[in-house]
This record gives sequence, C-alpha cells and structure tokens, in this order.
Amino acid sequence: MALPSSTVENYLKAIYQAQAAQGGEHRLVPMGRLAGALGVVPGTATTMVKTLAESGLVDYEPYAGVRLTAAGEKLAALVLRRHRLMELFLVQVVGMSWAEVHDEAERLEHAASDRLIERIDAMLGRPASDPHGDPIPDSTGSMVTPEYQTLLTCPLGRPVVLTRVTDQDAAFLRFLESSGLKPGQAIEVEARNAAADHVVVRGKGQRRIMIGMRAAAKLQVAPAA
Amino acid sequence: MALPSSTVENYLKAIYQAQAAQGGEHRLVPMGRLAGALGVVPGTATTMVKTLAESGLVDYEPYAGVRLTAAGEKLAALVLRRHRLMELFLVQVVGMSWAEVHDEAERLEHAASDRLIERIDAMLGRPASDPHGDPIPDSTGSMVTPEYQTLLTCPLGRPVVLTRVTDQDAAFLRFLESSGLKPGQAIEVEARNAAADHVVVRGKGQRRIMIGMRAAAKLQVAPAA
DNA sequence: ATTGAAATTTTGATAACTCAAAATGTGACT
DNA sequence: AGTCACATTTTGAGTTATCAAAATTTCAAT
Repeated sequence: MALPSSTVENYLKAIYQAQAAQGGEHRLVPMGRLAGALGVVPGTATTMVKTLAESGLVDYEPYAGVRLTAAGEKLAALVLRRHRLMELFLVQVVGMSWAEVHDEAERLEHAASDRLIERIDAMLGRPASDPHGDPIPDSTGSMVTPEYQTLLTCPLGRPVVLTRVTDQDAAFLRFLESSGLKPGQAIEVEARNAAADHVVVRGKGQRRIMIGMRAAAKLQVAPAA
Repeated sequence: MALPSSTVENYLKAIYQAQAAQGGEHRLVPMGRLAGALGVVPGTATTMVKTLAESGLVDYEPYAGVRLTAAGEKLAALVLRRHRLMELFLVQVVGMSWAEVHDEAERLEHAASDRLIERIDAMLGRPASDPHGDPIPDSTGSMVTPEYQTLLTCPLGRPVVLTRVTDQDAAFLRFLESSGLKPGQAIEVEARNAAADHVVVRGKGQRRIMIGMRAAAKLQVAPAA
C-alpha cells in the first residue's frame, strides 16, 4: 500500500475529529461539515471521499455522509499521534508557545518520519497527552479517551484540575494562557449564572475569571487527585 | 508573490548545488544534470525550468542550461538554511545520527515555518555550519563559503582539522562516523599514493585509515588552529 | 560541409486535487 | 401529496507536476 498523501491524511483526520465531535463513533459525518472543516467546496469533498471509500478507508453513504472504517481509523489515529507528539515537542523542547504550535504541527505531521516521531516520543517519556490535554495514540494507533466533565457540568466549589481544552483557536488559547488556565492548573468553579451566560472560575492562588458558557464547555476537568 | 511549492524549492536548491559543484557561479547547469539530481526525466526539468524562468527565479538558455537569478539564489539559500539548521537540530537536540538526518531534513525543510527556523537558530546559538560542515546562510540568505583544501590537496604531515564533508550518502557517512572522521576531528594526512589510489589519514589519537582518492576529495580540511 | 551520437525540447497523456455552477436528491412543512 | 429550501452530487474545466516517446538541436568528428 502506497503511503497516503497529506491530503488523504487530512481528510481522515478531519473525519475522525468530526466523528469525535459528534459524539457518536458510528454516526455519519455529513459532507457539508467535512468540506467546511477542510476548507474545500462540498463537491470536492464528495469526490475525494469516494476515492477514500474505494481504498477501504471510509464507508460512504451518498446523501448521508462518511464514517471511518477500522483501517481509516487506525490511519487517522497515527496522524493524530504525529500531530500531538509534534505539538508537545514544540512546546516542551523547542519552547514555542501553546497558541502557535497547532499550525506548525499541522504541516510537520505530514513530513515527520516514523523514526523521528519515535525519537520524540521516547524523548518526551511516552507522554499520554499533548499540551491541550488531547490524548496521544500509541504507535499501534490505539488511544484511551478518558471522559471528563466540563466547567459546565462539574460540581461547584470542588477542587478540580483543568485537563483538556477542546479548541485550538490561537486567540482563545492566548486568552487562556494569560488567565493562567492551562491544562494541569488546579481550579475551582465558584458559580454558574445561566442568565448572565457565564461561569466563575478561580485558579488556585489566582484571581476570579468569568468565562462565557460556550467557552466553558470547551474546558474539561478531572477531580483533583 | 505566492510562496513557492516544495517542488520549486527543490529545483532551486538543486540548481544552486549543481552550480556550486561546478565551481563557476555563473556557469550554466545543463538540463540532464539537473534532471538527474532531481530524479526526473529531462523533459520534465525543461518544462519546470521554463516556468521558473517566467517567475524570474532562473535564467534559462535553451539547449545550454539554467542558472539562478539573484532572486532565485536568495530563495535557494533560504531553503538551504532551513535544511541545514534542521539537520543540525536533529543531531544536536533530537539526538539523531549524522547519517540519517539528511532525508528527514529533506522533507521537514518544506514544512517548517520561518518562526520555527528562527527558534531553532537561536536555540543552537546561530551556528555557522551544519553537521557536515556546510555553511548555514543567515536569514537574509547570505552565506560565507570558506574555501578549504581537501585531503588530496592539503600539506602532508601537518595537523589539520576536518571541516566539511561534501557527500550526504548515508553509507559513506556511517563509514566516516565509525572511523572517527567527523567534522571537528583533528587529523593529519600521512601519505598519498596515486598508484594505489589512496591517502593515509590518522585521526589524533586514533589509528591509521586508508581512503580512496575519490572519497578523500570529499573531505575538506582547514589548518589546525 | 556532412554526418551521427548525445542532449534537449516538444508533444500528448496521465494523476491528484481543486473550483464553479448546474443538476439532483432529501426532508420538513404545509 | 406538493412544494420549497437546502444539502449533495455531477459535470466540465483548470492547475501542477509528472512520464514516454517523437522531434529537434548541438557539437564533435570526419
């Protein structure tokens, strides 16, 4: 099997992430959504998805959408692995900022050899998650995706640890960073106000921060150890 | 101006290196040589070079060859900069071996942003040369290329320092490594024997090594400090 | 000058990926 | 059932980079 072009890798990754975002493992990703995620017109996505289906990487149901096959899912996971290890590497070793590594990794993930990825993985001590708290698949493509609560659903006034940020937008990440809200940070949700559409968070030893509910839903937490 | 595709970058780099290998800055690189260096058929090189000429990156003289313009040369130097910094980074920071970084850098050089390259450059302390002793252009694309002697031309029995290896072949590099012949190594040419087609080298505190003259010509040295 | 070998260019096709816009299907709401 | 809005697919065309093979040019040797 020829190694997949970076276009193929990007389609698989986008389908994977759209499926994950939809919650349902088996739910179909509509073409419009996929095209939007990839920045192509819908017709392009249709064409490409048909060839992915011929390669056995996805199941395609006309007018309904796409879904990864087991083979496609494994490949997508390996792309994600390269991406996430690269991000962590750029932050921890190269010293780039949290907010700027996403785009960089987006390109490097297609150029890095397995050998390099393996070196990086070893160098970082086989990390379980990247700077955003996203889990890193192992070299066989398997990954444990712990279920976390969000700032919207976790108990009030209880110490928790910020574990994952499910949005890669650079401006959002910069805001979080300047607020001291990076994964690993011990925090506590003091209050929620549906009418005001905000939640009140306090980082351990930091000042109170108010976050809109839409943003709060993107911050996942685990009970403090 | 749109940023050049990695194909364009590779053509410019190949032309640059072919020009350098030919010695003459202004000498034309014949199509056949260029095509060979890039692993494409001659017709492909012709076509591509014509479009490069339209972009003002090269001067093209039909049936004679190509040569970089000032603009093309600057671009080529920046590609070389990315390549060489990446190689040095992979060796010094990631801990990859001298012999295996070339191919890796060959791909990464097209994916790394200026920002990343700048970080790497700073991190490595603005190095003047890569692991092979090839000079690293600065961010404006200018580069000093010192003229060195080779094992074939340097004085006999005089202490010199191995400074540059002008061949990237992995097997050759592995041989050099196992013989202790890496740039920086203090050595001395003990004898040359044209009939036997070899030169006898001794690394400081190491044993005698015989190297064929063709290989010896690829090892450049500077007088010991 | 002529010729012949070698290099170069041209021509015609192909593959991968994309878009614009026309055609078609789908599902929700009367 | 009918219709309308919207999503999806199809069609036709363009771009970039490539090859195979035919046509042409060059240059050195007669």
